[in-house]
Amino acid sequence: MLDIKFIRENPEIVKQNIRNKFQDQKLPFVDEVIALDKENRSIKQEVEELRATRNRLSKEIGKLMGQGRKEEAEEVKAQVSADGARIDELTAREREVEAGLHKAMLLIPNIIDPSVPLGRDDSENVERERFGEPRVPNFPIPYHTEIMERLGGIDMDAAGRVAGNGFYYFLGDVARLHEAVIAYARDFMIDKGFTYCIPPFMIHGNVVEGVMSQADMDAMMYKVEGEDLYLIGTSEHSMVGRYIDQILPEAALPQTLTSYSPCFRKEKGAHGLEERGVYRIHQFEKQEMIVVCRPEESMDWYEKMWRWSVEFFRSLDIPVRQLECCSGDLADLKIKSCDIEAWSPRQQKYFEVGSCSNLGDAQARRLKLRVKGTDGRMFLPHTLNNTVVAPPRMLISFLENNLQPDGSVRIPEVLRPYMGGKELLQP
RNA sequence: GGAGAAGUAACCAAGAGGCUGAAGGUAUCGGACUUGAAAUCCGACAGGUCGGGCAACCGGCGCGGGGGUUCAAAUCCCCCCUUCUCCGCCA
Repeated sequence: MLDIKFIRENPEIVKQNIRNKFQDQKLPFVDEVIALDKENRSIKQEVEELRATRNRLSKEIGKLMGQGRKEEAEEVKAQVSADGARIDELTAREREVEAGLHKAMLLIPNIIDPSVPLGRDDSENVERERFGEPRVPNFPIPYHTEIMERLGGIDMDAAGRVAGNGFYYFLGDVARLHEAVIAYARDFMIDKGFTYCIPPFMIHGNVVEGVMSQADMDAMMYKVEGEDLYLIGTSEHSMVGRYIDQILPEAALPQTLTSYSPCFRKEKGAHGLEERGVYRIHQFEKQEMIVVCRPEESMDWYEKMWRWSVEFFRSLDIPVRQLECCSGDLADLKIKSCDIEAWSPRQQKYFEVGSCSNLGDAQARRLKLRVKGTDGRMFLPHTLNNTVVAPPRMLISFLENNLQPDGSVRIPEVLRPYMGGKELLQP
């Protein structure tokens, strides 16, 4: 969501940005917004003048009544009533126009950072950097659910019976490994100075609207029947939503939080579930990091944040790469985003295990999160979010990269304290 | 879930349709007094947002949120939310 003043003054920039994102069908919204904004302001001018007159005359009536000059008061009253109909009419139109304006503005994408590569879709995302040697072992790597099964760690059949496709039962060492990874990620971020947080796992509709676009909402969010509650798709939603309608003192910045939550996603766009196993599922868990900061600092945070994800995966001996999202693949609220992808020795390619995003001031504007500067001025902060780790998907890369020729799985040193000291998982 | 009470500025609190766009106090800030401090006195202190204006400034909205009644609502009516107390249920 952009500043209406910005759209008013820079319609061409807004339009070019839409073209850069290959969303030409949205171009008419810009002119629509400008027209509605113009109408809105002219309505306001007229109706506010009428209201000002009414306020003034009403006061006079009060005075006359106080002095017992009832007849004169009645005269003024009639005068005020005459404008009443016009005020009602204009107020109704004002509401309509504002609703239409708001709706159209929600559809206009955020202005992308100049550094974002232009491209139509995810096929044009750009690999920026690799970390660690992508190894291809000299023994076969089974499909991840098979590795888990050999460890006695998964029951997909029962999950299917109980909850349907896209769910899982983890058992024994695999379940423990799952929680170990989360716990390690939590402490990893606490060591970076972040504050640990466990947020609500359900949020109101207005918070959902504040943190994501309509398109994302439709594709992702589960709604609780009969209540104004949605299951969160990521703790980013409740973490950033935490600031709705707040005015933070500048001294409170930056807000740096790491949160744990389960995540629920419809995965509606995925034509059923495109990948088997626990790659794309309706429920997973995630350790997340979010930052709220001064606008001028957001790109520095962005850089730091995705590098922490890399550091995390490298500490578990998993090779990764940074893949930058091109303009067409960038969600509408984001100004810059990249995926961290882990190496799969089985598929001999990288796959997404995390995503780091700079949302600029879009979420802050939608949520009405403002910061009162030390100079007394109000400004909108920037918000960022990044995955620390999201098992079970992360476990796929973990198991594949740490699988030994004899079928056992090596536990990297940093994880051992969370696994009761175990160095190896045996089939 | 049931019953009751309450939500006014950083905090406490008056206010019960018109002279309240919100008394008073505490805190805070500025000043006087003082060698300094305390105390005392004087002054400032209702935010935010939108519209108009080059600007000083003017105006709309605004007393938990949203509707309504009225020429006029913090004050009356309706719905909702939150908090507190009691009861019920429960990890």
